[in-house]
Amino acid sequence: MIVGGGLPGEVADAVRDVPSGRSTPQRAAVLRVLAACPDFVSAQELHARLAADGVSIGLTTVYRSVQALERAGLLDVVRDDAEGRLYRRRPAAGHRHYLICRDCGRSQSVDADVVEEWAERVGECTGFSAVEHILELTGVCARCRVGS
Amino acid sequence: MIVGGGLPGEVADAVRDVPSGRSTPQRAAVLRVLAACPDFVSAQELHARLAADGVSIGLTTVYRSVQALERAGLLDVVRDDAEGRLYRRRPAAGHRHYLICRDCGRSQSVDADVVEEWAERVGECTGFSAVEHILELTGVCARCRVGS
DNA sequence: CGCTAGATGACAATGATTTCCACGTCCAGG
DNA sequence: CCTGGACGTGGAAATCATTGTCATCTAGCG
Ligand SMILES: [Mn+2]
Ligand SMILES: [Mn+2]
Ligand SMILES: [Zn+2]
Ligand SMILES: [Zn+2]
Repeated sequence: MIVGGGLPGEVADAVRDVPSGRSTPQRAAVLRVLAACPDFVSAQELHARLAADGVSIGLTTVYRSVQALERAGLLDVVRDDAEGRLYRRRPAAGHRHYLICRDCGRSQSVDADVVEEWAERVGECTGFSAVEHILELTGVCARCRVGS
Repeated sequence: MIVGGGLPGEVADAVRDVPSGRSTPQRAAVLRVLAACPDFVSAQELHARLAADGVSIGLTTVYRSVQALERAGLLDVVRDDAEGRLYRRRPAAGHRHYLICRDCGRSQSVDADVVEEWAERVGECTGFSAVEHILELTGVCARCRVGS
């Protein structure tokens, strides 16, 4: 099965970063489609988009790919109440937080330094170690507010 | 089926707060067991504990009860990575955040005023309305660290 | 005491994710 | 060149929390 032409350099780099990973056309395709998605997508949506792109790939493999990419820290994950996990290519370095529209799914990243510092302090004060955090903001974006 | 003796006053009060709710033995039992649980529990665990208490109640009803209680704001909810939602009776008033041990599940509430203010500010600055947030902290508690 | 909207619970259905497993693909020796 | 085995793939089946269905019950009111 043909999976796609040359990779846009940056994507090829990312493929290489996946740990214990052999480079396969499928993984490259997942990463390529992911790179073209501005917003969070579910594994299933990803699968559909890949199919629409003419890429034949098993849903199982899509799941495995996003799992690997998540472990590798290349994806941000967010959990929707209705569906399961939603994935998005991590824009820059490090970990970020997003404000997501509950209506249309549009997302924008927010500056959460305040929270990062606070979380670190909490770790120190409580006797807990290896403190991690999940922070999700949801709301209704300006565009969806008028449309309602 | 016998559901239990007299309700510990406070629980009876809470039952009354459930919106559009009729007072049934099952709901009272759910709330009573929930009040006796120091940590977060899943709907299924709740069902098991009820059974252990000699309360015969359908799993479906347990789910409906926690849903109603969540809507009524009487429960705090967090989402476990593996299982689904975990519930706990909301200790005092308003919304809180917790630091949960990834090993043993023990939880303690944290003071997140800083984050609350920050979240409000984000809402104002981004043009989003009705901004809500989910914030969960996880770590390894002191007790589990030595035990590992 | 009846009536009825609301509540219950056994069972089936849903749906995302995972597990199985038989089959490809790649590469390091021989 | 072969060949073995480790890794990757993907269809199908399994898992599992949660929700829907629907016949039956009951709390609460007049
Ligand atoms: Mn953060
Ligand atoms: Mn908060
Ligand atoms: Zn929107
Ligand atoms: Zn612990």
